[in-house]
Amino acid sequence: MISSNPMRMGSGSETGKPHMVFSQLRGGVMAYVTIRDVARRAGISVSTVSRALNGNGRISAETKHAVEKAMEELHYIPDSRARAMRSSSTKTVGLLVPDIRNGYFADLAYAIQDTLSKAGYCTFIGTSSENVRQQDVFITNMLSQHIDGAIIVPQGEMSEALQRLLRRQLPVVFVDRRADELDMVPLVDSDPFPGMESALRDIQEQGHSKVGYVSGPILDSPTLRERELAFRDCGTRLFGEENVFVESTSFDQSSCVSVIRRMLSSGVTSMVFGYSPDTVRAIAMMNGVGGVLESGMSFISFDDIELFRLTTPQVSVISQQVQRLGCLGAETFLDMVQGGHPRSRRVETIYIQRGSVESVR
Amino acid sequence: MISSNPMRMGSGSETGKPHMVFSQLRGGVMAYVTIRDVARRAGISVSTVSRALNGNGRISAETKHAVEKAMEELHYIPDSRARAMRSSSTKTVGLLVPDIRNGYFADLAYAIQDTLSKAGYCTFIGTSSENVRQQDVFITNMLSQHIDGAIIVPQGEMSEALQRLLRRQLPVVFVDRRADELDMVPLVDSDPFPGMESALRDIQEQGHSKVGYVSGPILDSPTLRERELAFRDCGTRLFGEENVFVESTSFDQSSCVSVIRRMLSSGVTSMVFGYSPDTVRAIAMMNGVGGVLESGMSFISFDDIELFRLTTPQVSVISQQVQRLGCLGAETFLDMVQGGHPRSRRVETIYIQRGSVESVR
DNA sequence: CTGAAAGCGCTTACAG
DNA sequence: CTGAAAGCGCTTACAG
Repeated sequence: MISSNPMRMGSGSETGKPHMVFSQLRGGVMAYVTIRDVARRAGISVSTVSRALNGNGRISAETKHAVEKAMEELHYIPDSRARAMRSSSTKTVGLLVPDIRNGYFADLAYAIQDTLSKAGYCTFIGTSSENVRQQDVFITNMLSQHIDGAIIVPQGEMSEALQRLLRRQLPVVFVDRRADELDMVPLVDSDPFPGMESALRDIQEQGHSKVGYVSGPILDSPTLRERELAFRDCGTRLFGEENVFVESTSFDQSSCVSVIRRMLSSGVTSMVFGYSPDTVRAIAMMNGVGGVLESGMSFISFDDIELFRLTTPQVSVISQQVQRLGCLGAETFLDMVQGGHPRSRRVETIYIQRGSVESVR
Repeated sequence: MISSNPMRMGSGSETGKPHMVFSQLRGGVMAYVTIRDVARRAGISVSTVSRALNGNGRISAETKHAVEKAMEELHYIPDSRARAMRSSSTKTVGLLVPDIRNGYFADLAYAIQDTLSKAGYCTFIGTSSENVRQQDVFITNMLSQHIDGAIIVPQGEMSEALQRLLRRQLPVVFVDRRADELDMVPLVDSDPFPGMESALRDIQEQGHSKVGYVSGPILDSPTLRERELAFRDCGTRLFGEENVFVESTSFDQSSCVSVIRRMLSSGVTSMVFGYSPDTVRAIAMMNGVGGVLESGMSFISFDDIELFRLTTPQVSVISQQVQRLGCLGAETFLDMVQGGHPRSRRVETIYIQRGSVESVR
């Protein structure tokens, strides 16, 4: 009888309590080992096992040892849900990103999930962009799981469920993007200035004297606005106001070519893309990077994405250090969960020089 | 008193039970609304609310209506964890992919998560590749959350925790890759033959008479083996055995060039890459696609990834239809959860013709 | 059709 | 240092 189920040897068979039978049989599923099984095997009470498990209260060394042995032998894994019903933590956090299919957010989500996982947290990853209904379904699901809190990359769309989530007093941290009106939520994002500064210095050292900037179509994004500001600020300081050009028009298929033409006719020989999807589109459209470069244009893009290392020449980038951003975001969250009131943090952008910046001939 | 907390209006204040006070005050957190609150507001018992909620047993229309009204007004969201303690389902599933940062798996994870979310399930997404310890941490976390089951992209590495997960009788489905020894687990993957057939027909129609195949370095992968088989099979049928060349050597930096050279010297004018990272590496190394094409080589790659639409010319691909693969995987899982015994399913690969295949001059 | 009661697996005062 | 008991939010036989 015992040998028929090695996972539960010695448990319940001597008492035959209805509950044991139930848990052995339900749906043919191998039952989860419970704290009761551990207690029985160690020959002590459930309360004591719990204490040993959590390190609360005094327990004798030998009792503790017996418990650990029993847990080990039974492959006991505590049920977080049951735990969560008494204590308040579910060891569960929701992560909302605009789109995991975007490489940048995939990296971000990975770093966050990884850090959280090491701290014993499970992460629900959801996507906010596609449509608002879907997002609300996700958030409601998370809430029904009683997440301990959430890490969010905020977007324009503040759906009803999202608002509700924010209104709860749960620990929430924003990552990567600022949400204008919500100042009480800690924010972890990157500071565009350091990377921009290095990038423009490099351009200057390569002998360029005029520099252009293409900001993305999303002009209402605080993040993109700040990047543009960083460009104007550093650019003006290094090159003088009259040598700095900014194109903030929507960067669709047709305007791509005209933007570059206009830059060229103004004597611009180098440019910075503030929004990487634009860069990608430009590369695709301009018949490969060669096309852009044939025009004699050096360029730098925000975001250190894989593609930019695969083109020829490779694209110089201003990296947001997404890995660090994610870790820091997760750490800030963990701090909050433990009752801290962390300040917002910034990660420096760094400039990575590659072949797309050439010296002026 | 009531107005001080709009979320909990009318609940508890008239009884002042200790539990209510507790839940209103704990840690300053706005308490979750419970079924008790709903019952109180609707003026009926908890059991009846539960029944209305789950649609079990008879309930009068007006009672049902009153319950719905109360739930609505209080923004009640049932606690899945508590629910899960009585019923068996946690509405939670684990998804293990080799690496979310890989665009292919990001697409896959997205499709799965999306389908599951619509069915009311929360998905824990974890990564298996990086290191085994990390993977085991993730799996153990999931198990402690009592997931209802898991969707897994199996890999060589069968870690201890993964084995344990598999040994449990939980619903598990494999997606995208086969795991040799586990036949009882339903598998949803793609069938390389249809796409390969179309691809080779296109090559033939463009006038090519000899065709090569580069299979990835992972020769022990059943998936990659089957792709190679598909190539050999269709290739031999269409071009004759003597015109079909397969290079299965490891495709590292140096061998890349030599493989293509060898193919060329055999008179091969078109080739198929079985493993997209190889293609990417080849593109990066050969100084852009132009480099490969300068040699007069037409080529096709497995996997419809973004990059292949951005190069010039665009890369013709054999698509695994990852979106459909994900949906089908999730649906198969949902079927299992509901007690079904779904068969393994296959999604047809489809060939997408683009500029990288040219007619022989 | 509805309510009171037991119990899911766990934790935490409360007594020993 | 340890055990018995109550209770977390919910569901489900069991009586009405």
